[in-house]
Amino acid sequence: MDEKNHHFLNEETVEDVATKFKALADPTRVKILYLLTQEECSVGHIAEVLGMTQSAVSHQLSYLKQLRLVKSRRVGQSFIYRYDDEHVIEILKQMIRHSLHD
Amino acid sequence: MDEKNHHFLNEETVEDVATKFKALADPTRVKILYLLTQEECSVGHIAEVLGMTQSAVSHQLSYLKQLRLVKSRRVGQSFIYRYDDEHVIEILKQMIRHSLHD
DNA sequence: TAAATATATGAACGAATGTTCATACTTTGA
DNA sequence: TCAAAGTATGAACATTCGTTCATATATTTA
Repeated sequence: MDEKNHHFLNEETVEDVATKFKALADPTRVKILYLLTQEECSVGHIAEVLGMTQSAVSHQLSYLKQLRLVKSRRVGQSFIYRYDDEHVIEILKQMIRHSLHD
Repeated sequence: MDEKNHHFLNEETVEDVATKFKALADPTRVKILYLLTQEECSVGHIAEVLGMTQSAVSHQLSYLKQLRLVKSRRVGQSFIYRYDDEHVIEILKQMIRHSLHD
């Protein structure tokens, strides 16, 4: 029986952390977000660069937008997306460095 | 048409990054790993503290072990688990801080 | 205003996920 | 060596996920 004192996270925090990591837990979303670290992009540009359908990219962007990890603005017929959470982007970059370094 | 030069990640790196984030993308695993940041734990202790079945905890620990995020040693009838990837743990702590701070 | 372009969205589908249940494996103590 | 304790594991199940397809919405241009 361990008598040490533990620090516990409340359920809300745990859910929020897991939800944010889930946003980063898919190859497509990693590619999209990494692309957005380098430049703002339209949906069509992302689809072309990543070799995906417009629909698939749009669905993923909606998902990321709902989590406030990206935001968009209209420019003519296009929507230009950019990342909207510096901290999460920094964490993504860190994990990439980690993966490249071992 | 954008003429900027992009930096691309190779597919292997993208998959590895997404796989590691996936390990952090579940509330149960967040709780387990966060507990392991504070002390080494047996399977039964984790199950008791988190209010989960022994089987569910064991399955998740197998999953984390296969990714080399935790490792175990036998002590009598028990197996004691600890984390085995400092970088990933640091990233987990960062995300927790991020969630707590806004 | 009609056609073209860019994006969003809902339904549907197969694949992956997390838990439970039952049971097997391993070590310890009588 | 037999029973108990701790853990691992495989099958099954409901749920979630990511993509595709078809179509709707909104803006620009002729």
